[in-house]
Amino acid sequence: MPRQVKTTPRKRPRQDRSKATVDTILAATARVLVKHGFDGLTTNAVAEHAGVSIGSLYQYFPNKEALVAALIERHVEDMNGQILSELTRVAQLPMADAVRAVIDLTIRAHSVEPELHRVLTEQVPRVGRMAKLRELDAICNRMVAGILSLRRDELAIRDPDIAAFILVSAIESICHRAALFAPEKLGDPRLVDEACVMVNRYLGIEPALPAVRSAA
Amino acid sequence: MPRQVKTTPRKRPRQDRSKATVDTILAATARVLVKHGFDGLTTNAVAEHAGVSIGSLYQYFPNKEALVAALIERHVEDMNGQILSELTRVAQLPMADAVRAVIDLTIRAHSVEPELHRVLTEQVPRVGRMAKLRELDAICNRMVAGILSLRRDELAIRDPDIAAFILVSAIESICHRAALFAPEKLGDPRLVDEACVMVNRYLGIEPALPAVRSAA
Amino acid sequence: MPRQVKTTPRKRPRQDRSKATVDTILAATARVLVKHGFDGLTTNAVAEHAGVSIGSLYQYFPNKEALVAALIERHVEDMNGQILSELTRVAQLPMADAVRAVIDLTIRAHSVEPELHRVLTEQVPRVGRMAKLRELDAICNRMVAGILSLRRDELAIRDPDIAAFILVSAIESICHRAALFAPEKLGDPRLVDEACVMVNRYLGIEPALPAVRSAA
Amino acid sequence: MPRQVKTTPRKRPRQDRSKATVDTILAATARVLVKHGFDGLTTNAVAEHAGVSIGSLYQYFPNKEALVAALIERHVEDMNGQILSELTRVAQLPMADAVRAVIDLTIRAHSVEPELHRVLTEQVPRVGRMAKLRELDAICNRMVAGILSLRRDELAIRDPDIAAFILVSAIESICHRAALFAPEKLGDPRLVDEACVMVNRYLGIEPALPAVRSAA
DNA sequence: GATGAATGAGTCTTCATTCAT
DNA sequence: GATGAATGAAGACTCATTCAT
Repeated sequence: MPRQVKTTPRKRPRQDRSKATVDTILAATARVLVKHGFDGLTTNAVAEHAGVSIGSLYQYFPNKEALVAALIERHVEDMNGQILSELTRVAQLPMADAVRAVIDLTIRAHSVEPELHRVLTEQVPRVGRMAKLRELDAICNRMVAGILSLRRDELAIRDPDIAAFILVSAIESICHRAALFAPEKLGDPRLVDEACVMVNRYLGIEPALPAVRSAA
Repeated sequence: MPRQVKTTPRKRPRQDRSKATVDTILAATARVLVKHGFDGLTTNAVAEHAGVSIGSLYQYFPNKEALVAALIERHVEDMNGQILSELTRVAQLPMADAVRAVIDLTIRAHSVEPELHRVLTEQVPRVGRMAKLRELDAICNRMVAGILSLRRDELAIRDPDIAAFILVSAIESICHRAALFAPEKLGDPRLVDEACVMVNRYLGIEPALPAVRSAA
Repeated sequence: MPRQVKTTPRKRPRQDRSKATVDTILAATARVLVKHGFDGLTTNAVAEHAGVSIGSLYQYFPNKEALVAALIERHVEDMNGQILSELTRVAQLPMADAVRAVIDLTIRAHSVEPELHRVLTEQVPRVGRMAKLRELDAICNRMVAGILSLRRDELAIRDPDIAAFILVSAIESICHRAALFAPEKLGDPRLVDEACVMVNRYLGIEPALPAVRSAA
Repeated sequence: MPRQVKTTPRKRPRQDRSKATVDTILAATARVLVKHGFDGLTTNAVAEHAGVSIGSLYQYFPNKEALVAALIERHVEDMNGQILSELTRVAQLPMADAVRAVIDLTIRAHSVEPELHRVLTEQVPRVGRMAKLRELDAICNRMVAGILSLRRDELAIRDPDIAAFILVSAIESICHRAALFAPEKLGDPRLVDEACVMVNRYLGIEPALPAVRSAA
């Protein structure tokens, strides 16, 4: 799939003012993206929304792809950070608690800027920036696999990599589809509970507490 | 998010000749879509690939999105059919066999024209065919929930609806992401095995066959 | 102004069926013209409205211009006939009666198929078919001039040609603008009365009767 | 009758450069309009004639009709101004002089760029500028009616409104049709004279000057 | 650095007209 | 004669990008 262009920002903004401009532009990009979808994303519209001349925009981003790329980069890095720190924190907890914590995090991640997240994952052509997503995915998989490996003896799994792949896919998808098809489910504790049950059973571990909110 | 246009086909082809034309056009659409992505899909390119004049294309499809919409429609209906018949057939089998059969089917579905499947799935929202997808999803969920309900006493689940939602999401996603990120995994028997293990454990049933070399 | 094409009908319809088809097509043309304006007039639309295949349409009319031309021809001939016979009839009457009769006729002409008349005069590009209108206009002018000439001794005019030009223009315009800007005026007897007054005074003749509907 | 699109200019030109561009574009529009008629008016042709890129054209005019609309607007406003000032000036003169002055003005207005005037007038409905025309018309009618009212006792009319309607229609039309069908008449003093005679007789006033070589 | 006017390649789309059946 | 599928030239319009000021 063609249309591969340089997407590295034209210059690192040195001064604060430049930094601010870049931020404004990216914020505008996000707004336009959410409001008009990827097909309605035009550099002129972004510039206008940002209250910046189209010339200025091109001062900081060599082309449209770079704009979107930067936004994705930022978004991914953001999530990356969250996930990384949470997975690190969680690595110390009892397994069942870790499971719940991770699932909670995933749901939370789908609740913050959900509109942007949605557009980004659904509408932005994977072309080119796919790599970034794949990378995020790979990091998750690797970290989860790491945790599973470390605690292998308390778990009923064979291949931590495959198990990680399965778990990450399942959890991600449950949250994503809930957000997509049935937003009201995102807040439903039964969904979280049941997702935990599935993961726990798969891993062969017992829930830490006598099921806080039982079958009610 | 605008750019949602009328996508209803323009006229039903009456003569055989025109039916063939429509097919040719859709086939060309699929080819171009896979090769250049949605943004690289131009009506002119499709017409040319189809060996048909641009006018003929517009005789049957009012615009670009209608092309993709038709493809999606066709694709979804196809899957709908497959799933429906398979789930019906499988309803009689021992639970563990049913599980494996369904997972196999899902993988198979993602292995045929995986590229097309991917692009189509991705473009669903941009072409305003979410409803169609949601519909397919709902059918799956309902049928799975039905089966779970019927066999409730052999299963370790509480709410068949939520369990169905979780299972359908998980299975679909595992296959989808495998096709997307790691096509080689699609053929790996360990993936199928492991997915079955997860489902079986979640449902609290024993694998039918000589047991997957015991874990733990 | 270019775009001059042959507009003579392709064949004189010999059989009745053909004649009927031509009529149907022209009627459809009129309907489409009235409903969608000249810009919405497409040969395909006409064929469809006429319940005739596009191929058949082209059997009788070599091109779109011919279609419109035929319609105009028919319309003009129609008006021509009315005007001719009325002017002839009126030539015998006392002058004041003749004046009123002609004004009445003009108003009536603007009331029959006013929509079509309007589109024809307003929207149809004068290109090519202008000749026909000019012709109609010329005929009117000549006939009126003729009448004025014949009765010159009872009239206060010098040049019958110029007087005719002025009168025809004025009357035509008063009706046209009334129809256009103030349709309710078309039925207002005061308008007719006043127009008659103007013409009568200009020609230097007395109203025949003590003003049927006086200043009320 | 559809094809009525938004015709409001896209952006006010701020810099001098762009103001010049807009003027150039409108001038080119007028030229192309006169040479090829409305149907031969293509945005590309206009841009080319203006020596401007098609993109620049669309920067200021959202579509083809907006071009013509702007031209009409400009034209109507121009006439508006002329008429207003002339009618005001003339209100003080002896009636017969006022009549001749107004007729002269109307002829003069139809003599400047008569081709453009014609095309513009014809295309008014197609471009949805009827309102503008109606407005101009209403202003004329009202002003003339005002003058007639003021001098009612020297005039042989009953209803100033209807008289105004008739006079404005007649004069406008005589000039319009002369310009349209017989441009040579526009310069013919006999036409002006005769038009004055008609108006004078209708109003029941005497010509100011040594009398138009007595008629009858 | 900033501005915004200008550019024009590239698309979509229409519709008069032809022609095989 | 009739049909309607197919054609493709032509035209409207967008938007990423450049560049003079």
